[in-house]
Amino acid sequence: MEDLLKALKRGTVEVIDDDGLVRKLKKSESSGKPLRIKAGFDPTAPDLHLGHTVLIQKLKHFQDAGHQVVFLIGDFTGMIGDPTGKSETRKPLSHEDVLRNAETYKEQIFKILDPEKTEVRFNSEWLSSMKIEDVVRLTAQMTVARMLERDDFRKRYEGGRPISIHEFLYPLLQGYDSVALRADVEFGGTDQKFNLLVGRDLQRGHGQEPQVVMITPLLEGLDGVNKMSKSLGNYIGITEPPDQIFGKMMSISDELMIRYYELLSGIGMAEFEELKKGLVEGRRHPMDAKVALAKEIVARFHGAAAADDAIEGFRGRFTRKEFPDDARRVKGDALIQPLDLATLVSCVSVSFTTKSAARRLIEGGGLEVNGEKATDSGRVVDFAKEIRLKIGKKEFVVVEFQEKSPNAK
RNA sequence: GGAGGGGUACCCGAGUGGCCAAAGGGGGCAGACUGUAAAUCUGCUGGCAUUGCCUACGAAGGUUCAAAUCCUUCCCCCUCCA
Repeated sequence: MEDLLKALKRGTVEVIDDDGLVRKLKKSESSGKPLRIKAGFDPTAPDLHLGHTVLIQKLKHFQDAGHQVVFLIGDFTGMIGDPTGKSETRKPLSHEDVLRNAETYKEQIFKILDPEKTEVRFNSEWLSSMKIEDVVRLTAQMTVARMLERDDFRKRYEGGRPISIHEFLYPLLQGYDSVALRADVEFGGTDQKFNLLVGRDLQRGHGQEPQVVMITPLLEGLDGVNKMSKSLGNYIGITEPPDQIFGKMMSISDELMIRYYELLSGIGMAEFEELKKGLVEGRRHPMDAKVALAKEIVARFHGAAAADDAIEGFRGRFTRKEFPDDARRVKGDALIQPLDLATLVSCVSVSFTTKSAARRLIEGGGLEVNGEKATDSGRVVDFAKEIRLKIGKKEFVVVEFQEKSPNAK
């Protein structure tokens, strides 16, 4: 029991309340009835990233321990938009959008969770049929003062910035989900603490034993400062191709790597401490440690073979600076000739799409043609059988010509 | 309902008739360095064109030789008082 508890709590920032969790676990053990573990997601962002996996991994731990994971898709609450943090007003989603996003969600979470054992629910099921009377009754269970306890509401209120009434509804509805699902435990990120606690109050009000709230830390994004989020572009999506995940993992700072080890890696606590010490004392090379971590993450979503390939590709490309074999190939026959370098790059590149941008890149020394740096953007390209371009740091393109163009001389 | 303050490039933000393709910062991109990075330093950051043109300061009109800057109307955002 002790060990189980420890394992279940590992990686969480806070558990409210401990005793409740123990009680529930014991009860479940003796009755043979699994606990209902709830985690809610907005259907607005269908791309899961590593930040989400911190939580999903926790769900898996519970699932493996025999409990019932309920994956709640907040299709109804998604229309309100969670006012947590500084989030802006969101575009309303159509029903089809929500369903499509939900499918994507499932596909992604089931890379970690077992689909057979996971209950997927939508909160429109009970929320959209609520009558205004029900809503009034629900809102009566909360006071304005309590709402203003929430940090971001308070700050906005004190700072004289507006708070719309409907934003107060969000925590209430999310809390009501817990009532409807009879949740025993709910997971959420630290920014969700208030909302999660509202669930406890509402459950009490409905004569249910309040859910245990388990809070997972927010994972910092690739910049190491902001939380990982799609809108900030500092994320690693779990459906991204192996090379890309690997590359992004390698691009994090050494400091952030330690944090990622802590939250994402499956290594044990002891091993983690050892790693940290090794890095400080210089016994472990930071790059090796980073490679190991990147490998682990890639393997989790794409398998060990893909992870090995990713390492090889990465070493070749960056350590040995080789031209990759799987570079994008572009047919050059359709291009107008004669052709200068800037135009060629702008036609062929995905990041430098205008001639001006291409010219700047080239004149700044960011282009290699067949392995040689080319800085004259106006140089006319020699049409050979193929031209190997290294565009900036990340783009490798081979332009190939089927046959000699008739107007080339 | 009343009073006031605003909308400038990816973001923040300066600019109140020509010297404005628009200060400064952030972010981004590239180069150098390295251990893949990070940090640091350097350069770039509207488009087309080999020194010129086009498009841009919420939208549409207008005044002027000349408008981000002045006028009119409209749209949107915010604050305070009710």
